Amino acid sequence: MNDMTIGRLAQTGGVGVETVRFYQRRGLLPVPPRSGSGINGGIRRYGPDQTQRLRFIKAAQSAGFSLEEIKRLLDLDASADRAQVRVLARERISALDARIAELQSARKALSHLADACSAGNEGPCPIIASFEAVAAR
Amino acid sequence: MNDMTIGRLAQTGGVGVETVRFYQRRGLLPVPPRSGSGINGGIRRYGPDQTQRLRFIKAAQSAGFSLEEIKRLLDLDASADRAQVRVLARERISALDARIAELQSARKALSHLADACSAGNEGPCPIIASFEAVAAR
DNA sequence: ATAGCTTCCGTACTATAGTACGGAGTCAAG
DNA sequence: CTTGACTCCGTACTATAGTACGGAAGCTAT
Repeated sequence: MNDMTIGRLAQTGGVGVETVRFYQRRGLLPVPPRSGSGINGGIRRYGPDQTQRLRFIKAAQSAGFSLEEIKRLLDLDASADRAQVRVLARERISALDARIAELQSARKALSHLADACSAGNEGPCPIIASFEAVAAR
Repeated sequence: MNDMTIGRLAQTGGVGVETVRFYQRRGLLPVPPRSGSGINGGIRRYGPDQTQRLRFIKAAQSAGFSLEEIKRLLDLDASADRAQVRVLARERISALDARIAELQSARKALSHLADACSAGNEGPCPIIASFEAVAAR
């Protein structure tokens, strides 16, 4: 079943080949064994667990983890340090809550702005002031 | 009242002096008139509207606008193109809604992970699998 | 009027997250 | 047994958003 080439892996993971190699350099993906005869070993073969790992990286990125933090998570995945995992998860949850609140307030400012620029049709609409009005509240 | 130096402006705007200069190069802040006698003009003086502009930039950044987009907004602020402003605002609102949903789902995954790593105290906790469980739902 | 903090300016460097390139080697199909 | 696609590898380049540097000039307080 260890039968994917790097191209297939990239495809199933929804990233580019260069990105896979980049992640390997960063230690986010293991460099798999070669199945080949070349002087430096041949071509690398990947199992489906690597696809899962790639998907995890994307999910963690969307949660706001940096690649460096994701590396720590992946290293932790194999370890037994549950406390450390809880700490990282809770830290990120706090950060997410703050960020979500920020985005919601930005959303309010923008809908305020869209409203202000709908009322009437003449003259400039005060973008800077609109944002400030919401920020002040 | 045009009495701030670049250092004061940076201070009141909560950014560094170099950042102010950077924004000037990018066209996000106007390069103000010099009040001076030097061969190249003297030192720049800034009014309070520049502080407001700086604060706007920070607010817009937190809303997810890039500096390039913020530049467009600032240019638009002076223009009468209300329709264009509405378009940009609504585009960004959609993007924000998507991003907020994404962060909320990530939050769910993380709290799932924290829970999974609380139950019991032995052995590794499956970070990758925890994320997947939520992503699947 | 002079010491010492700021400002000015161009240039260069940093971090993050990739993306591209080019030549050599490898693999599978015809 | 060759052709053509894919892989390997190091290196270099891109974009975004700053941050740092260093010398010259300006400003201010003593």
